[in-house]
Amino acid sequence: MPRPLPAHVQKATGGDTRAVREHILDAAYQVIVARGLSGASTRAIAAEADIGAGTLYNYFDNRLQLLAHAILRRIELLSRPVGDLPERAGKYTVAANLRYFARRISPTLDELVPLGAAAFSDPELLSVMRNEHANGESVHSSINILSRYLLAEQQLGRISAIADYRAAAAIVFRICHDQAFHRYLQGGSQRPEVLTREIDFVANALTASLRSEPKE
Amino acid sequence: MPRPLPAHVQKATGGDTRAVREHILDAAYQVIVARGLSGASTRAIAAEADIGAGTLYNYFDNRLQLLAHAILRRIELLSRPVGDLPERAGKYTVAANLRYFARRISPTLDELVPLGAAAFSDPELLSVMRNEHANGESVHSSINILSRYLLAEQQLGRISAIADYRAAAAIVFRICHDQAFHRYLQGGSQRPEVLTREIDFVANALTASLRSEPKE
Amino acid sequence: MPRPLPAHVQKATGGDTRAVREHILDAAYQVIVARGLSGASTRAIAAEADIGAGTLYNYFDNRLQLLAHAILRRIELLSRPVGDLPERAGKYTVAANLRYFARRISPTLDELVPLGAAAFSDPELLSVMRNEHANGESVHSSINILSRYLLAEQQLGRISAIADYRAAAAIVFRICHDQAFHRYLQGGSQRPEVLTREIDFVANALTASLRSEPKE
Amino acid sequence: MPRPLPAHVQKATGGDTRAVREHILDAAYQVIVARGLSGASTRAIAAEADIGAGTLYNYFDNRLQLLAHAILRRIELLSRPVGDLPERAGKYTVAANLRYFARRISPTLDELVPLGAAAFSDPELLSVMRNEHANGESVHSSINILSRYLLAEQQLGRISAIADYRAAAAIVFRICHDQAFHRYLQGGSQRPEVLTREIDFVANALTASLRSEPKE
DNA sequence: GATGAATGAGGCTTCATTCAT
DNA sequence: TATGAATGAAGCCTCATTCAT
Repeated sequence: MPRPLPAHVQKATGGDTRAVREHILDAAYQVIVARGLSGASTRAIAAEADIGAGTLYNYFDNRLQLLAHAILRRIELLSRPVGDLPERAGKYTVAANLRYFARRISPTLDELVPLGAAAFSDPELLSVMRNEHANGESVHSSINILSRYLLAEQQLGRISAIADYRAAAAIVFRICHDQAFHRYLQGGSQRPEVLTREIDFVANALTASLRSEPKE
Repeated sequence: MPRPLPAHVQKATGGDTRAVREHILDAAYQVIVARGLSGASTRAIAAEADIGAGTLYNYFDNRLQLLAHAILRRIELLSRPVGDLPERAGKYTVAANLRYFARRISPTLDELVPLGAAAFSDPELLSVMRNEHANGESVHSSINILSRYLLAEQQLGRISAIADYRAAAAIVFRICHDQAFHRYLQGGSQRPEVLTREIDFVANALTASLRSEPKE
Repeated sequence: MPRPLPAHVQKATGGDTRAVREHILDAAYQVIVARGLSGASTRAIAAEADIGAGTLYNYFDNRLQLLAHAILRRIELLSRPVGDLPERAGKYTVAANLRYFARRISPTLDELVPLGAAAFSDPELLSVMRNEHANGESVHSSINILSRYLLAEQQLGRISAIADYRAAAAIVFRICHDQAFHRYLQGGSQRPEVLTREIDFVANALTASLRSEPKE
Repeated sequence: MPRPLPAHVQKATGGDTRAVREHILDAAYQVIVARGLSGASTRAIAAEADIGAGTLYNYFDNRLQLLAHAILRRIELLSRPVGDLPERAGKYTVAANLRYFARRISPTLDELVPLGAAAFSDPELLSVMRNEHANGESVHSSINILSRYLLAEQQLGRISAIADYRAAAAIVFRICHDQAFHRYLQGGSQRPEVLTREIDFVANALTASLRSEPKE
């Protein structure tokens, strides 16, 4: 009965306890994505991880803890934001750069949104997650990247000196996030449609006074 | 033995089949809100509706159908958007009116967001919902209200003639929606915080050229 | 899936809810006797009762409640004490009557002892039983029967007027009970051995002064 | 990898195999008392003994054997009876000495009774215990002590020469034992209530003829 | 139509036991 | 020899669903 972990699990983890934990978390994530929270039974997760059903409990207290950690882990992995945006300050147009940001962050948000939504569709799970980890960081780090980029542009004189670049950053991120939300709600394969008009609106607002000034 | 529905259910519905259906859907919604999707068992719903457990199946094929309809019905009910906004065109400031919209729509979104999230957490449910009803209408109707309001303001000359008011409308709605999402994620009692800076950013953008033009 | 109760259960209970409950309790008792408390799994009980595993929960809150009621019910059934003892007052000898009592109550105690012991080997179960029902009545009712008998003998002048017949009654019952305890502990089929010497000791004590008085 | 036992276990046992066995048995007993038989899992016992879960199986065949030995060992330890009773022959009154015995043996019985009950609750365990060890010795050794004491009193002329002192000894022990049984059944903190009336009854019976004889 | 008892699949979790280290 | 991770059987319980009444 007590076999070592299956060969390929053994290989993937090297027998390291932390690696096995993460192997399980990844399996749990896969199941959540494929079958939803209510389909993420302990047995399904164990099967996906190719381990015994009881083995889960050597690594996690209970199903909820496991799910919470699986989601948090994935959120963390996904939260490496679009880091190279600030380097584009001064290059291309502001609108193009904002669209670049929107394009780059979309796949991440497409994955994050259902995860987050699933997470708080279950009050108990949400509560565990809140206890496990202060959320919301990913949101702010992305907005911060955007803010830094816009500040740089402002310092380069490419956007209005009086523009509220922080508000603009929040707007851009939020509409991206919201669009991901709706994209998921509407159904699988949506045209990416990068919110061109909305982003252009923001970009125009940021650069508006500049375009009028040269006139003088 | 065929008993009639309990007295007060009978009274509330008049015995009309459609009314009984809606009575059940409302009960289901209450249970979803109170105990989450996973807590919305058929028994709990029947108890909330004060009818027999088996009676549900005289009105719905199965639990999933029932839940999907309950959510869709509520979404529909909530989608009566902020109808009096267009009447405010020409009155107050544009920024104030947009903030008014944000304030008015917040409670609705606060209720809508967890419903959407619930839908996300179960792929099967989501699929049923997608099949039952083309979504996204509520979104567009709210955005349309906003658009009509902004168009009116544009016609009154209170916002720039060249401003993309549709984009602005979409932005305002989406950041409201997204904020509701985060409000829920962060936990129950959040300061309402009406996105003042972001809304002002949009309002400024809409009115920007007006303020500079009179100068000339 | 939802069949009516199996034919013979149906027949035995007439479909009466209370009868089904008692049918289940009896099945539970049989399982406890055969396999012990730890072997009295819900499934084993359901199988013994020839009903579905889930059906138990239409009649009892949980396993512990079920077991507690099963034991209490049996104790109640067994607690009809040796009712005809008082009628023997004046007939035969006191010692013979006490031995008669011991013989008659032995099988009952043999069944009661392991039940009681099993009951309080599990702290949780014991607690449930205490909440369900004030115990100890059977003990007292048996002692009371004995007491009434001895009192009658005393009034007939067959035992000493000053003898503490209540103490004697308690002694006789207790040694019977204790013997049942040890009989069970030692193993199945023990010689009944009705505590002749101990009972004679008590009988002698009760009649002692009588035998000396005639001397005078 | 073969590690030595934890330091303090090592120290307590000197590494002697038999000592380690007994260390484990004592731990098992503690767990049984604290959490009941059903709570005495191998893991709980290993934890209480501060050894590895697998280590148990180097000392015992299986859980049942371990539990049976734990109970038997404790019964043996407890069976050092009230040894100083015979020395009291000739001193105090017989009744007082019997009450002294009852008082002294009570705590022991209070501990013994739940152990016996635990054994009763599991037929398998009881069977193992029966096979492991011929029981009933403790009972007899206590009764023997009582017998020897009463014999001494008889030889001192303090009790009737014709009294069946063995029966009296058995009675006194059994009512003590039975009372412990009921004390436990009724709930934790019972008034000790030393069976005064019953013991006095026995004492009177033993001394009855003495009191009447001198009269003559 | 209305009901709710009956059902077994399936969910979460615990546990005795083994064996590679 | 000591260990503890791995395991699946088994335990308790919930639940959607059906159907006799």
